[in-house]
Amino acid sequence: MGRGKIEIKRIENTTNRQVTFSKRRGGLLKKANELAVLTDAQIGLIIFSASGKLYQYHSPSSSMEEIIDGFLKAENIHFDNLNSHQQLHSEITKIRHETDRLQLSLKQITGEDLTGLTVNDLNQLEEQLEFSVSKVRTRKHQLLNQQLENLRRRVNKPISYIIMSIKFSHLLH
Amino acid sequence: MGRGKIEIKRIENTTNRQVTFSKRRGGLLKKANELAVLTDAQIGLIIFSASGKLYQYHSPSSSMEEIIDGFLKAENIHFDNLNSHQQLHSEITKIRHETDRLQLSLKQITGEDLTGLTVNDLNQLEEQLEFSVSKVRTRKHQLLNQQLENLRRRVNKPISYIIMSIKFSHLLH
DNA sequence: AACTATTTATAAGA
DNA sequence: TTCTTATAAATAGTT
Repeated sequence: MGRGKIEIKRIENTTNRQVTFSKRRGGLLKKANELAVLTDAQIGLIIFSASGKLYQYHSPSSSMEEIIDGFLKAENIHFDNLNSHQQLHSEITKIRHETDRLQLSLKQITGEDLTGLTVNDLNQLEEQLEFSVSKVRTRKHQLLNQQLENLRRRVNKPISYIIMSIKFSHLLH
Repeated sequence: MGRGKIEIKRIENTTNRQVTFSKRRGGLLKKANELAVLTDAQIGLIIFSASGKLYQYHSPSSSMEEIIDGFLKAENIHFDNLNSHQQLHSEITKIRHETDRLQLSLKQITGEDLTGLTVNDLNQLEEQLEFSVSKVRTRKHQLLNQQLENLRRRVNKPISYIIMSIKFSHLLH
């Protein structure tokens, strides 16, 4: 509908493309409105130009949000979010329970909160703590031995010197 | 554009209105597509007929969801979901860090994972554990004394009463 | 669902 | 860009 017929495919000439966008955009918006008014249709039209500018039309009877909302419901699309909203919620509940559990464990193991524990539980806890202490001590000795070994290797000095080194090693830090 | 000109206002005759809806709907969808193809525009078109039937068009390059998403962002509309989605996400991240922290603490206090701890750290941990053990023992003794006390009180009653107490003690719980 | 007289949209030119 | 205008396309009323 113009001086000549055109093929419906991307217009390569940039100027031409922009002019056509401008003209046809106006036509499309006008026709959308006409359809809505003539036939009581609910219409939402969203146009982004190639350069990202937004143009829109929505029928007078309703907001664009309502139309989009209706669309999402009709299509049973749970807008990415809606869906995962519930998933996220259950995820949060799960992790919260986990933190609660960990917090309780920690309070029990530090002796901060021993309510609700039976004598039996306390005995087990005591055992666990003894075990932990032994592990910590083992590790500590291991580390100290390592440090001693390192020192020995580095410093080819008499043993008395080494002992003095360790005694005053905190001054080096 | 027809045998006669029409005013752009609601068509009262039902049949006519439906026919016009059908014809112009087709035209609008066609023109939306032409605009998208000719000018690289992103277009989303949602049409609900008066009777509630849904028709839609979206430019080939993108889904309707993407277009709607872009629209909501451009308009800075925080569709209830979108908003809380991000909030939930940051909430999850926060709680996750908390559980990670707790898990590490627990592993250290049980001696399960002592990597990364210095001799100094280990000394502090050892002290903490000794302290915990003493708390646990105190609590245990407290409980045992309590139980002993309870028993003593019961034993001070006539023997027949004690037996009855024991027999029916389950009724008290 | 077709047809067609008219109106409307718009491609190209100014 | 904006206006003009020849022509293509859409469609109102009809069959």
